[in-house]
Amino acid sequence: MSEPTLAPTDPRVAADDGDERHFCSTCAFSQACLSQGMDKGALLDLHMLVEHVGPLHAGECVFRAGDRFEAIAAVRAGTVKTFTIDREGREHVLGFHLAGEVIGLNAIDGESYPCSAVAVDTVMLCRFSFPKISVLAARVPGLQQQLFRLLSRDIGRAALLAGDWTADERLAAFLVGLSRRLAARGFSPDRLQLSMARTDIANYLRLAPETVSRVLKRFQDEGVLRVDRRAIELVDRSRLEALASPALRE
Amino acid sequence: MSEPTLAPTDPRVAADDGDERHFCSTCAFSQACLSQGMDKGALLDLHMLVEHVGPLHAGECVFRAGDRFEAIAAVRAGTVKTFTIDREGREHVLGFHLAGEVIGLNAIDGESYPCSAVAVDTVMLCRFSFPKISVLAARVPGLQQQLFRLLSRDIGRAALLAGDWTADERLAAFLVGLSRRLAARGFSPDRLQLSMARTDIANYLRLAPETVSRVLKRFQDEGVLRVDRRAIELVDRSRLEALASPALRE
DNA sequence: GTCTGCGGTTGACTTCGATCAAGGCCCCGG
DNA sequence: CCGGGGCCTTGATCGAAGTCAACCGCAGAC
Repeated sequence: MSEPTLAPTDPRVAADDGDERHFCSTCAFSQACLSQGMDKGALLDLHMLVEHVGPLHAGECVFRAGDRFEAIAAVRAGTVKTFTIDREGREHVLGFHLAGEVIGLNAIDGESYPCSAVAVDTVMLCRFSFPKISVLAARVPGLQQQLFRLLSRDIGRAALLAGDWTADERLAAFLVGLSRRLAARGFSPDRLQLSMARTDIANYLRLAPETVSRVLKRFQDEGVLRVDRRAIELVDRSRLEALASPALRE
Repeated sequence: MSEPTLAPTDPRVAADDGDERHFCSTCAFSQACLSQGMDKGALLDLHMLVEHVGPLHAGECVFRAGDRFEAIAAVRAGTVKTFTIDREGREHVLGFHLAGEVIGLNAIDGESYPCSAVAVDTVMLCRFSFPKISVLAARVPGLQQQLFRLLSRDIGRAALLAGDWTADERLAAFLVGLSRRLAARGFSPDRLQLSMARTDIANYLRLAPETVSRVLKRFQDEGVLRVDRRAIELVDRSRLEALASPALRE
């Protein structure tokens, strides 16, 4: 695993050099703030404190559990995996974070990150110093509100994962959720290209990798999916959603 | 189940009548704000928007899943259980909230509460209109920070519950966590008086009630606990913490 | 007092998913 | 072309916890 890159001194952090990348139209965090009613001036302030990080390549580390908490980050492109290693050395994946999603929020309560984050594929990030963004949030109601919402949303996500669902429900919910999130980003909702390994999915869903394999196989046999390595086609979306339904909100 | 009591029009909400209860010295939320460096004036503002609710008796409802989200609440006394009912009618307990803990935070992202909350025993609450407290948070950095921390903490709690622990680990972690929280409130850390039923504990830990019974029995046989109905004595605290350790932070 | 009901316990059996073990597939490097 | 190492799949077996069912005991109603 590489050195963490959210450390304030990291040389790969692009300087705030005033070029147009600055306005990072791809940064869905800013876009979300806009859609939350933040005015243009405030958005400009937000862009004044962003630092662009990346590209990070698969396996590179964004931050490590125990690192001093300094900043949250919005994923601009790629997939970030957050996870902890427990005392027995087992990895618990907390989440996969796609473009527009924010990582590091669970570190606000504490001096240091309670989990590690690594790039699953090629990743671009926007780094926001948390002290600075807090100050700005006090001036800009829309930003404060947006942060509250992001935090609140993560509570719900984590609680959902904590339910006692069967392997089928978990996997179905995972695929439906992923499909929706990818669709919201302009990708096909029915042809997923997974960026993570089976083992990561298993650790996320608290299943054994073998179980993930078997359930995917069965879903394919039942005509719900077509699976080819990491390419997954949702053949019968309504059946899949029915399977997932107990474990999905809304 | 009774009518929810966090609705703005609820008659049981004590009016902001300027009496000394107003300063609710027992409201650990305010105390936490104080300890976070909020100045006296700001604390006064906070007290201006609090409404005292209760007492609610066991089984009475604080809010229901689907109710319009208007307010968060700090528990002043007693225990509140938050939970959802899934499509199959199974209850998933999200948490037990003791004095000083805040409920409703997972509703910020959305129009309505995603879970219900009921009193487990006799409960007193402080109700805070969320729009109002947001406005105040923008003026008072300590309050904003405190809210961020509370939200962040809940993410961690939920994620911890989501790990794939054994029944023994879950129950041990539950008891150790409860013991610590009660100790922080001035109760004996070694003699717990549970306020909730076995079924509630089971639904919280994603176990069957029978399993909770059996594990408690075994812990007692092994000399770790003494169990008498809802009174639990932690006989061998270090053994219990060792059992719980994989599932505990810090 | 007795009846009734709920919460809790205990036992017998079942089951889902983990574990253990082996083998296949694909990619990369020599 | 062959060899090696991830990643993934498949099969056989095991075990932790769920389910089903019976029973206990305390509390409140009458």
